[in-house]
Amino acid sequence: MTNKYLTIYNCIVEQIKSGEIPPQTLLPSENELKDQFDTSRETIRKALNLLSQNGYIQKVRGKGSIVIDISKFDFPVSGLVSFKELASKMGKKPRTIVNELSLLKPDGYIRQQLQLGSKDLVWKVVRTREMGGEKIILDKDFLSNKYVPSLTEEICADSIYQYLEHELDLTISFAKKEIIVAEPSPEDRSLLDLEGFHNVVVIKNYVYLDDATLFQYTESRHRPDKFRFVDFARRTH
Amino acid sequence: MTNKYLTIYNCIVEQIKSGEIPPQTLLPSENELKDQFDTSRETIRKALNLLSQNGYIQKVRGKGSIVIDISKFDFPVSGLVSFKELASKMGKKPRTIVNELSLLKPDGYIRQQLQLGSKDLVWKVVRTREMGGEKIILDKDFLSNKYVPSLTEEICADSIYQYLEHELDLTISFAKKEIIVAEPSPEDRSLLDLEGFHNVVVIKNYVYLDDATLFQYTESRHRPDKFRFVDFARRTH
DNA sequence: GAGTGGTCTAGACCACGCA
DNA sequence: GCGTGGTCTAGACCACTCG
Repeated sequence: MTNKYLTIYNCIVEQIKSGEIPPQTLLPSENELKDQFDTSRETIRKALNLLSQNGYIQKVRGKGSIVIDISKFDFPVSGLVSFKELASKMGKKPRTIVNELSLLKPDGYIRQQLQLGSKDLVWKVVRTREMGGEKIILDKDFLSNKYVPSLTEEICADSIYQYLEHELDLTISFAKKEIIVAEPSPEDRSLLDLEGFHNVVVIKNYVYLDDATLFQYTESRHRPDKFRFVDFARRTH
Repeated sequence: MTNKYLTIYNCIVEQIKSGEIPPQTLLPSENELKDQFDTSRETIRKALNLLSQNGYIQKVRGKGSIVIDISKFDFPVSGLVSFKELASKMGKKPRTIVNELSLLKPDGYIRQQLQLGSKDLVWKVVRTREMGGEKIILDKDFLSNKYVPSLTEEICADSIYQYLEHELDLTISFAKKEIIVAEPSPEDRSLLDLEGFHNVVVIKNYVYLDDATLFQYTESRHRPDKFRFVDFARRTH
């Protein structure tokens, strides 16, 4: 039932991860794979392109597909290391504190960021993320009321994201992130355990639905010592 | 001579950028475009997938391809804002100071990062980037001697990258970045104008050639107030 | 010249949205 | 039910690498 090219992709990913296909070696050629998986070459190529995009292989014209040494990378290849991952990696218990949950008239900045009309309301959610007893991350979310009619403290304490995707059936399709370093605001100082740190890392997140409408603006403010971002960039020529 | 799907891609990009196809509207359907450009549907789809990957459109099954409002984005959609860009944006004159240029035996850390043998030598280049009279960025490059036989101060003061691609014909194919925030090292303090800042943003860069060999490791250390990173992430489902 | 990946085609069927 | 995009096929030609 799943896609053919996705199953082929996953199959090869497993072989690479397990070391069955060692780094720096060539994958079987597209024509060989076509026969092995009993499919057409274009379908094989779709799977290989996925592998390439996700950093598993490097395709070279006239030669073949080289397996990249991923052992150096701790995945996910790209993206912010999420709060839960970070916590589980450090073997610490994560905890979320909901500091604020309200439906209000957005100020000018938020209204502009979310491209709202003058009468639209937004949910404002402020949460602190705690790990090993330390308040590490301050998340400020602004969600358009048009798409999210109701929101409770329970949902915010768990996962807003899950609620949106599974309960409300909203599909998040892409996001634009901006990362900068800033002075801690008074709010940061009061809600985070900043210890001696003089800066916070601010990740501004613009989240779009699958009909290309902007519906959420999120600011995630991290204590600098616990921040890490990984990016995998393929040259586009 | 150029690719068909690329010329179609560029054609549509132009139409979107010029506003000829306004944001939030639907592109003609794949079948219409197929006839317009007198080609096959798969070729149209290649062009549309490129548009989608680069943030110009959002494809929705059963509906069509929606043009995304890119006017909100200041391009490049993804990636580090480069030193020269940054400088030109602020209307300041950029300057590069070469602090060190040497061919040496790598220490354990660098040897491990570059996956070198015990007898391989590396170029070490340390440069300071100055803008508006302030030393903002400290770049430390380590290049494998195997691929870069010679290197001069002139090249380093200009652009190492250009030298590699145009003089040595090395093709950089992809890079993995890691971004963290760290305490300034003594070297940072001496070579950068850190003023009151207590942190530096460190971008570790692993650069690969098109045969998937790792050949350069770069550390770019930024004063936090001048750092900005933009990322455009499409959900991969 | 044999083999590789890159592009392109014409056609098929499916899953989804919308009226 | 019609039109949309998503998947898949079998085959063609090209550009490139390498012996």
